[in-house]
Amino acid sequence: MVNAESAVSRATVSRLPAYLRYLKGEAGKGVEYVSSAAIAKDMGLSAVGVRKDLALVSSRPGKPRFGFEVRLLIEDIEKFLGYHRWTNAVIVGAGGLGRAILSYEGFENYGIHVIAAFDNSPAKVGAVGGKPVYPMERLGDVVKRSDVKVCILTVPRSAAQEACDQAVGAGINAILSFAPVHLLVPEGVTVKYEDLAVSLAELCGA
Amino acid sequence: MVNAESAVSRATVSRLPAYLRYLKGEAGKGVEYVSSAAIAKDMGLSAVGVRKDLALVSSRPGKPRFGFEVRLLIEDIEKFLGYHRWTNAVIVGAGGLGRAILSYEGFENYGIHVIAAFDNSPAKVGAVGGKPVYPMERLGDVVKRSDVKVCILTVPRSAAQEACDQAVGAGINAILSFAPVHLLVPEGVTVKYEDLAVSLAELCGA
DNA sequence: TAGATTGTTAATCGATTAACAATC
DNA sequence: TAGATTGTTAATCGATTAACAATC
Repeated sequence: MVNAESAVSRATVSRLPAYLRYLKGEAGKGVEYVSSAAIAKDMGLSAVGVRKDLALVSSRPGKPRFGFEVRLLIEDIEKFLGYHRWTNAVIVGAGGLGRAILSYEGFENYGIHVIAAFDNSPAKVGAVGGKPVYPMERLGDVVKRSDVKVCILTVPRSAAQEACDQAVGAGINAILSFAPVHLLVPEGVTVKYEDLAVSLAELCGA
Repeated sequence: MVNAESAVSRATVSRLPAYLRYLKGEAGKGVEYVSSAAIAKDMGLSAVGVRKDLALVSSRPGKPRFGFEVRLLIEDIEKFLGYHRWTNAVIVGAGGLGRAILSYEGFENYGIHVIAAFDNSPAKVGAVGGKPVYPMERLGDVVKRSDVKVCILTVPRSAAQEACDQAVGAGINAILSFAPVHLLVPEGVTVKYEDLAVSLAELCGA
């Protein structure tokens, strides 16, 4: 292992957001301590697994007879996941989905500023929920000036590859795509697919 | 192993939608055969892994010297994933996100009919993209009549638990939630969280 | 045939579960 | 103290990778 973070397994990291969601709920109810058994039961995991996960990311061990301190755990997980490091993001494609995401305010809790959206169509240009929608030509400009690293792609499938190319050309190196199309990107660019239909279909099969 | 499907590992199943996305792209370009090495390279996987995955779901083996027949693979994967079995779904919460999803047409390829949305606010009731938006009171009614099993939850976080309870009460047993809140559900109900902020944050960290 | 590509068996790796000692 | 709960070490399980034989 090269650094401290790589000592935490992928599987653990992938569960951390769910712990966070759960713990925030408990904190909201005024709960101060929670046992691994309680977490496991409510989240559908094993208690031993929970203890192992939490041991890896918590700055202080749990207390026998009490459990884990909720506020502290939230703080530790957020720190571990880097929600305190700020990142600027943009949306490419200002249709219904793009506009909905643009006006969503929940990103700020995760260290993400969604600063603007971009669209080819002049009719879409303007503002939504206090945030600007620019014409596509301005993408490179804004990406450079605001050091944007991440882009949310919400264009129709037929426009996805071209929009992706433009984003990459503008300097974006991570893309969250809602278009159900495999995107070709140069080495060093990461694509993550957020396929609503697939998520839904998986749920049906489960 | 109890049945044929359980012989296919979870990890494999989770990769199938990505294969499908990729293969459909190749089919669209007119490609008829594709080798495991080519798939692996384009998708960032190992060739052996690809062969193992495909061997588990394809009805005919790949041909040495040619590779796998694209059209056939698509057919087999879709069949395996059950995209030919139709399921009815509804949306609860007709805000920006709910309306955007309601007018999204990509679900049909996955065997999913999104038949209607529901909202508490009379102002939201009406229709979007040719699909009806009903008042919440009608949820139980529609769920029963159309045998709806799945619900997409797109209400604000503060309304999520209550909306979830209503959906479960109406007979829904699978929920895809966009609200970043841990939901308490009775045994037998499945919740899947689609947390855009988390997806985006993971992308930033990668 | 030669060579590319497949499918399979064995070895490695990683993650989960089980068992138990440590702690407040 | 007794008991609940934690953290850790060892065993199991599952998935990936490596090596190689089979096939067109």
